[in-house]
Amino acid sequence: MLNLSLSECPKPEEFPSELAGLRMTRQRREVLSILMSERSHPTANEVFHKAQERMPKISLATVYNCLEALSGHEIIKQVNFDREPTRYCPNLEDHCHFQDEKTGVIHDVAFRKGVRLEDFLELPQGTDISHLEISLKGHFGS
Amino acid sequence: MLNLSLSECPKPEEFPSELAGLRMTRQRREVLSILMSERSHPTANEVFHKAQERMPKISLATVYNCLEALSGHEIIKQVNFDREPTRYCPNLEDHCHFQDEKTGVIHDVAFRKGVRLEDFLELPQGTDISHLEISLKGHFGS
DNA sequence: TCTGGATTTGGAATTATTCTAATTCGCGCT
DNA sequence: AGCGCGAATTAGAATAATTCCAAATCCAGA
Repeated sequence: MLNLSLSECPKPEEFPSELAGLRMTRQRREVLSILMSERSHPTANEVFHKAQERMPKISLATVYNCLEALSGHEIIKQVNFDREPTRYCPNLEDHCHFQDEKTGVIHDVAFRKGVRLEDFLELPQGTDISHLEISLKGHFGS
Repeated sequence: MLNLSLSECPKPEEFPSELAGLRMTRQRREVLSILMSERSHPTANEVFHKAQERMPKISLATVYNCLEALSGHEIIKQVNFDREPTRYCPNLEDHCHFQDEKTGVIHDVAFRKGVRLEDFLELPQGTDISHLEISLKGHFGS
C-alpha cells in the first residue's frame, strides 16, 4: 500500500522511480503531483491544463494514460458523479464523495470507524465486493 | 409519491393520463412500461430497441426525452456505473446497485431497515443530502 | 373544429474518452 | 558513451453516449 502522506505532498522530482509497481515517468510524476497538491478532484482536462504550465508539450492523451495507469495501480481513485466527466482523487483512505450543490465543490467524506457494509445493506450472504462508490449531493445546512 | 407496484406492471394503456404531475404521452407510457416489465436496468439504447418493437417510429431522442422526463419527476431512477452508459430503474424504494462482475447483471440491494447515513459516514453536521448513489461491483461467493 | 403550447422527430453537434500508428524515451547491457 | 528494445508519449482521428435544434405533429381545452 502506498505510503505517501497527502499533507506532505512531494514535488514531482521527489517521487520514487517506482510506485506500487508502476514506473514513475516524468509525466506520471507530474500528474500525480498535481493531484496531490490540488485537493479539488480535477477532471482529466483540468489536470491537463495544469500540467501544461510545467510541461508545455504534454498531451491530453498522455494525461489520460497517466490517470489510467495510476488508478489501475491503486495510487489514485476515480470519482464519478452521474454523467459528469470523471474526476480523480489521491486520497486512498476509504471514503466517499459529497458534492455541494451550491458551489459544485466535492468533499471527501470518511466512513465511520468500524462500520461494515453488511450492517447497512441487505447483501446476499457470501457476496464479495471488489469496488464500492458512494456519491452524495446536497448542501451544508445553514 | 408514485404508488404503482412493480409486481403488477400495468400495460402501457393502463397508465393514468398523468403521473406525478407528468403528462403520460404514448411514448412515455411505452418507455415506462418497458422499464417496469424488464427488471434488467436497461440503457437508453436498449429501451429504444425494445420500444421499436411496438412503436416502430419512435426515435432515440424521444426515448432520451422520456427517460429524462420520467426521472425528473421521480418516476424512475438513473443508475450509473463508472463511465458506462446510464441505466434506468423503476424501483423507487431506497436501494443501491450491485453489478456481478462475472455476468454484468445489475441487482438491486435494499438498505437495512432503520439505518441512517449519519451512522455510516462522518458527515459534517447539518449536511443535507438530496441525492445519494451507491454502486457496488463484485461477485457472489462460491 | 381551432389553436397554442407541449411533445416528438431526424439529424447534426457536442464532448469525454479511446484508439492508432509513429516517434521518443530510458533502462540494462556492452 | 553507444546500442537495442520494450514501454511510454504524442497528435490526431475515431468512437459513443448524449444533447441540441428546428421543423413537424400531437392533443387538451375553448
